[in-house]
Amino acid sequence: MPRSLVLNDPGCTRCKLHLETENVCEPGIGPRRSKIMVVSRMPNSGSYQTYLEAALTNAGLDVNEIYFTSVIKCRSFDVEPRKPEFVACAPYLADELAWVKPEFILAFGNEPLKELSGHSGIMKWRGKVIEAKAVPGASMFATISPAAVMRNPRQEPAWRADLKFFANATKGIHSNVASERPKITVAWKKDHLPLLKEALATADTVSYDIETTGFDEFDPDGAIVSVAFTLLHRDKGQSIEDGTVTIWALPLWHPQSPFRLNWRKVLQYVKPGMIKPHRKLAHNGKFDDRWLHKHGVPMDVTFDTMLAAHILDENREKGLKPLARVILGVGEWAISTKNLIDTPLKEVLLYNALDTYYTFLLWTHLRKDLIDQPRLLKLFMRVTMPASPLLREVEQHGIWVDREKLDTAHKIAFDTRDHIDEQLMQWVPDPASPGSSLHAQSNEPWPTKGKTIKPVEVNFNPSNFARWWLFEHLGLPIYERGKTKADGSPGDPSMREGVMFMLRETGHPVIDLLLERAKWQKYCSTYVNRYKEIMDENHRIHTTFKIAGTVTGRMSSGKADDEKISSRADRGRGVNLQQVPRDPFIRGLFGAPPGWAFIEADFSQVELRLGAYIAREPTMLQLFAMGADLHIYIAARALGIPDSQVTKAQRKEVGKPTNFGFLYGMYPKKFVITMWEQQQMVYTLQQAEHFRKTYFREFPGLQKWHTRQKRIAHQNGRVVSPLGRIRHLPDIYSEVQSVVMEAERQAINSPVQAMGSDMNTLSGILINQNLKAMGLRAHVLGVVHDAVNLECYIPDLPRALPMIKDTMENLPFKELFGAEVTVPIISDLQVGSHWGGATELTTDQIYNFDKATRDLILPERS
DNA sequence: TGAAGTCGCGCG
DNA sequence: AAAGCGCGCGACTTCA
Repeated sequence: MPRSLVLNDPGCTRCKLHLETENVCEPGIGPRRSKIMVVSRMPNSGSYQTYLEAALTNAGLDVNEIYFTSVIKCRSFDVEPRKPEFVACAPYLADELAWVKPEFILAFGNEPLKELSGHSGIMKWRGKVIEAKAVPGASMFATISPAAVMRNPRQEPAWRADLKFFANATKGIHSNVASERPKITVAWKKDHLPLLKEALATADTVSYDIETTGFDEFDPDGAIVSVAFTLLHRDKGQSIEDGTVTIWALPLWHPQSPFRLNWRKVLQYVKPGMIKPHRKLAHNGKFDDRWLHKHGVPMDVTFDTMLAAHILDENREKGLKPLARVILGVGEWAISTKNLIDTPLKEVLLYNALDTYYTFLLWTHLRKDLIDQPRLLKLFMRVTMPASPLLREVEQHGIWVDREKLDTAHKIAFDTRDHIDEQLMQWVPDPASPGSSLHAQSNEPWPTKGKTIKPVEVNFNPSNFARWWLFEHLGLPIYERGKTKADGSPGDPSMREGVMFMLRETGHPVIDLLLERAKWQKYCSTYVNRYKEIMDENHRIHTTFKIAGTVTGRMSSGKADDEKISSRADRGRGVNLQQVPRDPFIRGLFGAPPGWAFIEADFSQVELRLGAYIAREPTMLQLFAMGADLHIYIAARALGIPDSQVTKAQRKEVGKPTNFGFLYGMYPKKFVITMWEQQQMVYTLQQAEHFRKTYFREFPGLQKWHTRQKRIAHQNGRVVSPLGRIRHLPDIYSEVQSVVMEAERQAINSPVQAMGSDMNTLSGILINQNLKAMGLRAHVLGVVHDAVNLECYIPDLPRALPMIKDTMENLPFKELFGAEVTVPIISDLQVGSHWGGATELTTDQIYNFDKATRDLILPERS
C-alpha cells in the first residue's frame, strides 16, 4: 500500500524520547538525491558534526554533497534509546532512504549498522562492503562512530583509513585492483616446478600461506588446496627495499589443479626450497605450520605478522584483512565463498597469493615498528616467536587420556546427575494443576515458551522453568536478580552458587540437591562428554593455543576460531586445557601413557612474588627470601588461626583470593563476599576494612606502588612490564570515572601478569630446547599461565627433572632482557602417572631421583 | 535454524 | 557511588 513520505514529524509521540528533547524528530541535513548518505546513531551535536565533516573532507569527500542523518531522531543525553525507541524511529529513516536514494551509505556505529543491514557487531563488519537491506543496489560501509574515536583517540588512524576506503569507493577507486604489485606466477606445469624450487631456495625471505580443506590437519579428508609464496631476493649488502619481490602460486589438491592427483609429491618436491630461506613470514603461521608438518614439510614461521601486530598493540584487530586495511590501506580481496573447492582455481590462487603479498608488505612495516622499540623486539624474538613452533608441537602431540578412567567417569557423572534429577522430580508438580501440589506456595501457572502458550519443559539448569519452580512454585526468596532487561523490566532471579548458599538457610532440601547437581551437570557437559567426543584414536586430546589471544601476553587455549562456527555439525576437536577442574575426578583423567610419567612444573606463588618484586615491597620480599608461603600466611590471619592449621583448601580459597585481591585493588566489600562464598564465613564490613588496613600496613610498599602505577598510566596511557611488554590503556582518558578506575587497576595488574606469563612461556621454550639438546624422551604437553606440563619416558626422569627445575628457577633475565630479578623464583614439580593426584617432589627427590622415589610416585608403573 | 547476548563457572 | 586481573565455553533466551 502506498504511503506518503513523512520525513519528519515534530509532533511525534511514538516513543518516550519526545519528552526528553527540545527538537522532536530532527530531519537529516543535506541535498536530496545525494549520492552519499551518512548515518549516525543520533542527530550530531555541533562539535561532532564539525569534527566529522573535517574528517570526511580530509578523506577526500565534499561534505556539501552528503546527506547526514541518524537512526534515532530525537537528540537526548539523559535517556538511553532502547528497542522501543529504535522501532519508533525506524519509519523516518526508511522514508529518508527512499527519498534520497543514496548509492553509498556510511554507517557510524553498531545501531546504524544493525538498522540498515540487519547485522550486529561493528568490529566484525567495519571496513567491508555490506549489502544495505533497506536500499537495494546501494553499497553500504560501516565503521565506528566519531564519538567513539573522540573518546579514544587511538582508534583514529584505523577510523580514518575506513573513511578513506569509503571515499575511494564512492569514486570507483578500489585499492585492491588499483594497487601496484608484482605479477603472480603460477606453477601450472611440471616444467615450472624446478623454477619455483630454485626461486624459493635462493630467496632471502619467504612469505607463505596455504589454503586448506577439511576441519583440521588430522581430518582424513583434509588436504592442501594450494600454496603461495611471496619471495624477496637480494644481493649481498642490498637493502630490503631494493630487493626483488616475486609472487608465486602452486595449485595442489584443487579440482582444477594439474597436480590434483600427485599434490603430495609436488609438495615434497618443492619442500627443500620452502625450508631454505632463513626468514619465513606468515600470518598466524602456526596454523599453516601444523598442516605443513603433517604433510612432511617441516616449516616453522620466524616472523609472524599477526603476533608482531599484537605485541605492538594488543588492543587492535589482528586479522590479515583489518591490518592490511589499517596499515597498508588495502581494501577487500577475499573471494566471496569460503568453499574453496567450488571456487575457480584462478580465484583461489589469486586470493592465496595476495595473502602472502600483503603479509610480506605488513612485515616491512611491522619490522620497522619493532626495530624502533628494541625491548619489544627482544621480547618478540625471544619469547613470542619461539612460542609458535613450541605450541605447534604441543598442539600436534596432544595430551594422553586414560580411556578406561574416562569411560568410568562418564558413566558416574551422568548417573549421578540423573539420580539427582529423579530426586528433584518429587518436588515438581503436575503441569496441569501446579497450584494444587502439596508443595505449592503459589498459584502461578506453569511457565510457557516466550509469547506462545506452549509449556516449558522441566529443566533444572538455570532456566525459565527452574526459576519459576524455585521462586514461584516453591516460594523461595529472591535474593539477587540479573541485569535489568532492555525494556526496563527487572532481571531474572539469580540461581548462582552464592545465592544458593544463602537459600540453604531456608532449610529447603532441594537447595543442596541443586548445588550438587550444578557440579555434575558441568562435569557432564563441559568435561567428560567433550573429552569423549574429541579424543583421537591414540587416546589423545588436542587444543589450539592462541599466542595473541590476551592483552597481557598470556596464552589462551581452546577451540580454533573456525571450530566455533555453530552451524557445523561437528564442532571441532579443540577444548580448553587451561580450565580442567582440579578435582582429581576430572584432572586425573589426563596423564602419561604406560611407561611414561606426567610432570607438572609450576612456579610457586609467582604473581605474588613478582608483585612484591615490582612494587619493591620490603616486608614481602623479606618473607619470600625466608622461604615463606604468603598464601598460608594470609589465610591464617584472615581465618584467625595459626599458620600450621591452614588446610590446602583454605590456602586456595582464602589465601590466594585475599593476596591477589588486595594486590590488584580489591575493596572490603568484595572481601566479605569472597569469605562468605568460599568458606561461608561471616565477616562484617568493619572487620573487613580493618583486615584490609592491616594488610596494607604490613606491606606498605603496595600502596605506593599502586599510586605509582596509576600515575604512570595517566601520564603515558600505558604501562610496561619488567621484561618490556606494553599494555596500552586508552580508557585511562575516559570521562567516566568507573572506566578510569578499571584502567587504573589494569595498570597495576598488567605488568605482574605479563611478566609471569612471559616467564612461563620462556620456560616452555627453553625446557623444550634442552630436552632436544639432551636427547631426552619427553614432550611439553601444555602451558597453564604459571605451569608447564610434560610427559617423560620414565627412565629419563632422573635427567629431565633437575633440568626442568633449573631452567625455570634460573631464567636468563639478565642476558635476554637486562633485568635484575631480586625475588627468589621457585618451581615445584609434581610427578605421577596422572595429572590429578601427582606427588610433589622435594628438592632432594628431584636432584637425586632414585628407584625409591620412582616406586613411591609411580607404584603401578615401576 | 542461526546469530547474538547474558549468565555463570571452570582455570590461572 | 563503586572499586581484583586475565581468559573460554556451555546453557539458555530472544529475535529475525
